[in-house]
Amino acid sequence: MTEPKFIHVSVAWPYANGDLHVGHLAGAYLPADIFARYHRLKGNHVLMVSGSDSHGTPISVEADKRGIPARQVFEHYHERFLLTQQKIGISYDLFTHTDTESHHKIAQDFFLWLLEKGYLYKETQQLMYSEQEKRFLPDRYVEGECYICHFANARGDQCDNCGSLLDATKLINPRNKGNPADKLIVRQSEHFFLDLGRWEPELLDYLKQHEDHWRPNVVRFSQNFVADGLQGRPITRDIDWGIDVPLPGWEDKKLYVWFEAVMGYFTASVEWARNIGQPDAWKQWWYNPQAEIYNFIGKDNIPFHTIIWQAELLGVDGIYNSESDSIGQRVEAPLQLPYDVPANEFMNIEGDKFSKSRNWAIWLPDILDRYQPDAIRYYTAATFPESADSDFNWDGFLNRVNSELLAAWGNLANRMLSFSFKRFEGRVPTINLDDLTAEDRAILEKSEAAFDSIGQLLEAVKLKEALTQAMTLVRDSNAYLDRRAPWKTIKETPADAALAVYTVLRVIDNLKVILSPFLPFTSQKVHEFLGYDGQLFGEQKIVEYQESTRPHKGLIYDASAAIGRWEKSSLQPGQALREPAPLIVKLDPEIVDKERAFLGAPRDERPIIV
RNA sequence: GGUGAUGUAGCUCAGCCGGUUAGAGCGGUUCACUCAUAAUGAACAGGUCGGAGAUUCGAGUUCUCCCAUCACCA
Repeated sequence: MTEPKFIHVSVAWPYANGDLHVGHLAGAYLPADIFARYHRLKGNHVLMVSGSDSHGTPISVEADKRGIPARQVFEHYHERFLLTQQKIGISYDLFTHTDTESHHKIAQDFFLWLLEKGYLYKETQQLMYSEQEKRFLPDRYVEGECYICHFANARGDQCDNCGSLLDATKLINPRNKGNPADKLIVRQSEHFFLDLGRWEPELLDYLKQHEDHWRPNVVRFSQNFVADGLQGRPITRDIDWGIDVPLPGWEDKKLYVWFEAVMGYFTASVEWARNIGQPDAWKQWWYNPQAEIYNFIGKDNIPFHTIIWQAELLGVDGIYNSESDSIGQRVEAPLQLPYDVPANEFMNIEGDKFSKSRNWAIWLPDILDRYQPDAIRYYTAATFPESADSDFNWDGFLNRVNSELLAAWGNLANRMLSFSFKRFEGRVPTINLDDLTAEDRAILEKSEAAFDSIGQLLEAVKLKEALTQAMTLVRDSNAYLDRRAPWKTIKETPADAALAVYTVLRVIDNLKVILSPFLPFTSQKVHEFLGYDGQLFGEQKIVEYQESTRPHKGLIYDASAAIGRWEKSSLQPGQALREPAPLIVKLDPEIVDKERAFLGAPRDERPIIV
């Protein structure tokens, strides 16, 4: 028995300006959940956190569009994120948001630490200012005449006519996009910058340390990013929605969202510890050199998670690390940097890029009304964009669910559970284990060996390959069954049929565990049909936490009732079964056309019913 | 424009350090079976491995150029 490991699963924070879609699921949430569930089954200490990113321009844009306050937008979607992820089984220990007092306070402390240690500097920027609205406008709000091709309606960051990338302050006759009568002026504004460049040696060393076990594209991308030269980045902005800059005279500025949102991995860990009444518990991951922190993100976020976040952590090393410590050992280790950043690429939809504005998207709340969570999980996992962009298409969904998940796995479980239930008096056949034939033992051993081989793939975050190998084992089991044909032998040699049925039920018992990180709901059913009691996994709950000025809700994982273990079956002959039922709902081929019709068409948000 | 990635059977994808007849699943065809949601199993079906050139005894697998797609940076 090896020592339990400390595994931190940090999952990208979704912008709370719209519902979750399959791209979110494929890029970060589902891989993270599979990985976390596996490690929990292994008996490791898992802390999986994320939350709604409540700040940032996309939220403000959405709020302006609807004419409501930014806070109302993010609270609306935060609530929907909680329900959606509960339904599809993303098992966060804490899914919170960035508008908690706790997050604000810690982010400001990070800022002050960095400032005090000299890792920040001030610089004056030229920015577009609206005298009418009395505020600075982000580039995406600015329009004007292109100073290169003189196209009249160039955007603040790029000209749609000549394709040149533009400096908004150089546009001719710049104006407010939302109000063309509003002429803009260039105004100076002072901002704090994070001095990234000073960390170059440490960052290169860090990347070097991990280059052998990170995904090659992540390593190359990051190394290249550093080699290009690290520029200081502004960490404050002239906006009114966000976290206050904790300095006198800076009241009308906020912390830049990229700067504070990544801190959520840390702040949510601290909040989690406080919520469970062990305020120092987070240090078991963040100040433990044996701990491994994994960041599950999409490829668009790579530099933030392989470089910039590291620089922030290096800069605040030692923060909150007092001598008192709940795990009883004085912690003097440095603040832990991520051990791996298994970034996924993008998942396209029916051959086209995701687009919110065109509604070219598959929204999770919508499809969760129509399909089993495990069906969605299975297809998504089988199509993970682990090494290249992939494509979600409804033909594929139909085929994978009907002819793989249902036909191979669901049917294997159902056919033998039913057979045993009907022909062996509702029990696992009563046999003597010594009588098992060589062929029986061979398939049993094969399924037992999978715990190691597939476990290693899961640990290396090769999730798609792990699922493929599990399904190969399913097919091997079907093949075994056809060779042994207990439905035939039961007529002349029932004792032999009993051996085969027992064997295959025990293989199914193994497969139930092996597949459970991918298919937690289905595996639970199999677990019960086999006659076992208890929950393989813990329970997901939505709870409310009160801070001094306002409450917030979080999605949490209560592991107290979980009994699942990544261990081979020792199924008892004669164990009483429960009456089985089909695991997977068969899909009607006409869903393909129905679902495709939703793409690109106007969509109404509907309440999420759990 | 720069950097990186991707382009392999109808579809979705594997192919590590270059080496015998290029693999899997799905779909398709044939046969077997009937426990099972007509689900399963066996066999078969030959794709110039994006294009052009180069290195090598030998290249999806290395190098150069080109084309397409994606991401990031400027």
